[in-house]
Amino acid sequence: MPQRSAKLRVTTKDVAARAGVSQPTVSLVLSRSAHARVAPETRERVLKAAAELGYRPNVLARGLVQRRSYALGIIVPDIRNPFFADVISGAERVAAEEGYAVLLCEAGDAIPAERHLETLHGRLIDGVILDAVGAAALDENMLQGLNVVLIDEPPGGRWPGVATDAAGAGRLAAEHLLALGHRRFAFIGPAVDVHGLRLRERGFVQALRSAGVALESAALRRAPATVAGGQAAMRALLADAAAGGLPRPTALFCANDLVALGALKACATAGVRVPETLSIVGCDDIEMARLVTPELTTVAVPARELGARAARLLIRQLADPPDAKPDAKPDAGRPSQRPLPVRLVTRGSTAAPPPPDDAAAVARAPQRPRRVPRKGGR
Amino acid sequence: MPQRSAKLRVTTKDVAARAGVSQPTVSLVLSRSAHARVAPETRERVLKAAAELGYRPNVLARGLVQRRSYALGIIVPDIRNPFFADVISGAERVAAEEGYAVLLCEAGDAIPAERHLETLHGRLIDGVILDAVGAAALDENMLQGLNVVLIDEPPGGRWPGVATDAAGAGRLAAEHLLALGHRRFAFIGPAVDVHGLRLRERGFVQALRSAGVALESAALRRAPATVAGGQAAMRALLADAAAGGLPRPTALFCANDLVALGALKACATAGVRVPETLSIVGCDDIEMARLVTPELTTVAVPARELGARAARLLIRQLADPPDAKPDAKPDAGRPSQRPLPVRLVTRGSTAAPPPPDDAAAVARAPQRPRRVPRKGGR
DNA sequence: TTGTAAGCGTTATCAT
DNA sequence: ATGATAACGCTTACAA
Repeated sequence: MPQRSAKLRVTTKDVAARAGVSQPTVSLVLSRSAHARVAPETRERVLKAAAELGYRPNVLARGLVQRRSYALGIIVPDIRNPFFADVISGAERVAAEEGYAVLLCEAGDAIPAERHLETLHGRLIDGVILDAVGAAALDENMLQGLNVVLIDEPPGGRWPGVATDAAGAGRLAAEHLLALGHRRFAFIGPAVDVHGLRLRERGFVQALRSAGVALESAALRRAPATVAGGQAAMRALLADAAAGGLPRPTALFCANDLVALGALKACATAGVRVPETLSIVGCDDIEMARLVTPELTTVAVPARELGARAARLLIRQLADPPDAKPDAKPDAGRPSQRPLPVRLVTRGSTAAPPPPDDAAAVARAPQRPRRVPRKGGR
Repeated sequence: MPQRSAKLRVTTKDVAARAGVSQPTVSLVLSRSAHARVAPETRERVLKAAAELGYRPNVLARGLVQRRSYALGIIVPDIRNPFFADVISGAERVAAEEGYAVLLCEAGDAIPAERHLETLHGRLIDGVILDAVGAAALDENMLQGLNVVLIDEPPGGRWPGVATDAAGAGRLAAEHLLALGHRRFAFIGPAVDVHGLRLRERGFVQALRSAGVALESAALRRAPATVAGGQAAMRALLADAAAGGLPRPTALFCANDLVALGALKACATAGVRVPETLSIVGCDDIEMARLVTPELTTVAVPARELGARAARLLIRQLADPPDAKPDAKPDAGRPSQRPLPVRLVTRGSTAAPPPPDDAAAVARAPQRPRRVPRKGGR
């Protein structure tokens, strides 16, 4: 029995008895405080009694009758990815402030998103935030009768979403590298189909194309969006370059910072100098990006704000459901808000490409690490 | 209305009607499947009807009558700290596998742990995991009637806990540095009173003392247990050393990796060479520790396992409450399990102290960064 | 303004 | 083995 002290819980009935009023009156006073169609004197008595008894409303009971739980679900693929930790943190903050609980779900190998949705459904969750769990591929009726907000998922579906300017992020990275003078690029992207990351890729590739530069397919790698994935992909990239099968890229863009950090690490291990030989740009601007050497140039994405915004949108959606109030302002806020802006953060991992003579440096990367004096402070 | 399609939810009553049995019979079949004191033929019919109708039990309703919610709360001070992210991830995994939902709460400035407990209480949470939120300082009756498991909190209270060998972690760090030949130490610890971190500190200090070395108070700094905190504390340490007010430490232990990474960063910025001039040891072994240069020597703490263990302990506690079954095995598992072992991970941020001549290096740290060739690969 | 009655979807305690 | 019947604690009409 999870509940020790069986009969010790104070209910509205107890409060009613002590205040000398009926039980519904107590409910009236204690629930929607503003509505208050109750005599001020009675209200006082009820509040006093409740306080004295230490009354706490039973949210489950309220939920049963109202068919809702005042709780939000949030499903992410990986809690340990700092980006998602930020998103969760932002959503939790807003939810808690608005009186909603947050049911955290990690979708993955062990328990897929579908099963989490099943569970959440059974708990009469008010709404759910899905971030990068492939909502497009989800069974349509899993979301049936649920209020959903998508984060960085493809738009156009039944559900509203919040998003970052993912394509813009890729574009910023490309433009930065192009401006530095780079012409031979590589990209490490996600192995699975995550919309937000794919959009970054697309933005990057298209910006290159606009500049008349092509990204050769051998320079496009796929790996899990983790440090280990980035590390492995970079190793493979270097090995292929050494074997002569690559057009010797001088600049690398990674779908997120974890991958970029893994790539950076692989470079350090292999003795490839960053940024002298290879420039690397990440995406997200997680805290870690500023701690490595050289500091990672990246595109900052406001993850926490993203989570907060998703929660706010979801909660607002609960207040005035999409179906109701067709006379409300045409499309005030209902359509997905415009994407959150991203911005380039230039740090130490990018520089002008090596002079032509040295351009083959990646291919003949020394086996033993070699260091070079760093340029500036910071 | 969070619940669209008002009357579309399938209940046991609907199933009963379709199966031609009474509603409680449906409940009997669908709830505790093993107990099954129901005719196999009836059972079949019920199951079939339920499947056809797509019945999903209403957990809230069940919770109301059983006075429990099949949900666990977890309160941590900072979701974005990778250590807690790991703990949460471990706990979530176990909980989900056992059919429990996880209500995530971040205690802090905006919403203190007390308010979260209040909320959780109202949701008839089955139990709650508290990690580093200062359970000792919590109002006793906030935990009233709650099943609680503490992580890295002081033992001896009413509630069981799981812990890591925090003192051992500090000791390992000290012994490692002592073995390298260090004699002048510094420590950066938490500003607030977090038991686990304090224990690391104590283990460190005591191990030093056992070796006949004292940690001077000027070398003991307090800061928020974050990167920024570590950075600031390290800067102060260096400034004081430069001013001649410090015994020029050659080795630094930090209460956790975030702080250590901040300190490392501050050193890089100030041009203090690690490990040549100053050795740094962290604690936790978060992923980031292997990504910085030099890689951070640290004491590995199995955070994810810690969270998983806490969840398991809590769930077991729900099955057989502490009060019941006094005839159970004397103390089989009820007392806090022994601390999870930690282990030293030696990496690049520690080395022998500089030769005596160079010992004042910290004090006369150059303003501009200066680099030195690294020793080995890895 | 307030009390009475009904019901939310379950589980639990009885008879049958 | 199964079916009434009563909770569980609350909100929501509807009377008074």
